[in-house]
Amino acid sequence: MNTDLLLSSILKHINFTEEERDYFLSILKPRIVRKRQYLLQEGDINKYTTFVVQGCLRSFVVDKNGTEHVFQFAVEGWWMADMASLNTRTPSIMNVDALEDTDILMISKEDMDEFYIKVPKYEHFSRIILENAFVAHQTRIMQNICFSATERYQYFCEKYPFLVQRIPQIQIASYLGITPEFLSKLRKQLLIKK
Amino acid sequence: MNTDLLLSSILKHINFTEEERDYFLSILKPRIVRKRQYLLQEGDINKYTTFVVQGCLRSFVVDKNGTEHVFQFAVEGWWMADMASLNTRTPSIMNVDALEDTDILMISKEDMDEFYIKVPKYEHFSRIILENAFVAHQTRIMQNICFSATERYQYFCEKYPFLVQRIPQIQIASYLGITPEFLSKLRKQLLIKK
DNA sequence: CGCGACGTTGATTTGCCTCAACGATTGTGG
DNA sequence: CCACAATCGTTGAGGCAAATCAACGTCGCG
Repeated sequence: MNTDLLLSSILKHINFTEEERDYFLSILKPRIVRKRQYLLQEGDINKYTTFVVQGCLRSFVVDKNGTEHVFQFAVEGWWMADMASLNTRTPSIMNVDALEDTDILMISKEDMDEFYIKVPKYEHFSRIILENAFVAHQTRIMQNICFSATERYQYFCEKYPFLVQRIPQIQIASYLGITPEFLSKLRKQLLIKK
Repeated sequence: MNTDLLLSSILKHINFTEEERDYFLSILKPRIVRKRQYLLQEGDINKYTTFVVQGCLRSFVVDKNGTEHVFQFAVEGWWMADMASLNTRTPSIMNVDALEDTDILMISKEDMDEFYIKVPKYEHFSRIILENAFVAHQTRIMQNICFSATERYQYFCEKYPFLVQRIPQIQIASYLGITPEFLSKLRKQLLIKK
C-alpha cells in the first residue's frame, strides 16, 4: 500500500494500537501531483503537511527580480510544508510544485491538531522529525556562511548522490544559491582537477 | 526567582501540576558564564540544552581559514544548543561562548529524556519551541538566498532592534555573513540615503 | 599608561553574476 | 512522423558586490 512507507517510518519511533493506526490512516488524504503542477502558491495559506510517497517535490521562493530560489526538495519518505504559513495561518511566501509526477499523502492542520490531542505520543514522533529537519537547516545555514560554491556543491553531491542524478542542474544550482552558468563552469573545474 | 522567565514561557503552552513543576525545577542546573568564557567547544559533545535567564550567548563555527562565523545569538528567554551534537551524541562543530556575563539554566540530555517520559505533555511544549526555531531558520535561509547584504542588515535591524544596540558590529557582520569592513561601508551608505 | 578590541576608510582583487550565443535533448501539436 | 518550441547544459566577455589587505583613530580596561 502507498501508506506503508509513512507508517513504517512512524513505527520506528512510536507504537500504534490498531485503533490508533486506523484513525491515523483515516486522516490521510492521498493525491497525485503531475509534473510542473503547483501544490501551494505564494499568497495561499498552507493548510496541509505533505508526505511524499513517490516522486519529487520542490519548494521555492521568488525574489523581487522574479528569480526562483529553491528552498527544499522532497523525494520518497520526506516531508514538505511551509511551517511558517501552516502554524501562523498566514499567507505563504513559498511555492511548492512537482519536478516529477508525484504521489503524496496530505494531513490537514485541523486533523493533525486533533490527532495530537487524541494520540499525544504522536507529539514525540513529530518532535523527532522536526529535530532532524532543524539540524538539516542548521547545516545548510552553516554551509552558506562558511563554504564557497564549489564546496557546497561537493557536499551536496556527497550527501545527496541520488538527487544529483535525478534533479536538473538548474534546480540544484538554485538550491545552492548560484546561477546554472556558474555551476556548469564549476563542474568543469572539478572534472579537470580529477 | 531566576526560573520565573523559563516557567512562565512554558506555562503559556502547557500546565504543570505542583509536583511536575518541582520535578522540572529539580533538573535545572543554574550557572553563570563570564564574558568571553566558553560554554561549548568544537569537538566536545553537547550534553545540555541551555536557557538564557540574563545576558547574551553566541554560537559560531570556525572555517578552514580560521574565520569565525556567528550562527546564532541568544539573549534573555532564548534557548541555545547544538542540536546536531546533542541528539546524535557526536562531537560538535560549533562553539558557544558568552558576549556578556550570562546567567543560564541548563538541562542535561539524560534528564530531559527522562522528563519527556514522565511528563509527556512537555513534548508538546518542545514541539512548539522547535517549530518556532525551525521557522526562524527557514527565514534565515530564505534571506541568505534572496537578499543582498544591505537588505539582510535592514531586516536584522527591524526584527532585532534590541540586539543592534547591544551586540558589537563585528559580531552582527559575522551573523549576516559579511565582513565588518563591508558592514561599516554599507551602514555609511544607508545613512547618506536617509 | 599601554594594550587589545572595535569601527572606519581607501586601494585592489576576486568569486560569482549578467548577458548573449549555441548545441543537444525532450516534448508536443499539426 | 516531422517540425518547431521549450528546456537544459555549456561557453565566453564583461561587470559588480563583497572580500582582502593595510592603515589609522577611538575607546575601555587591566
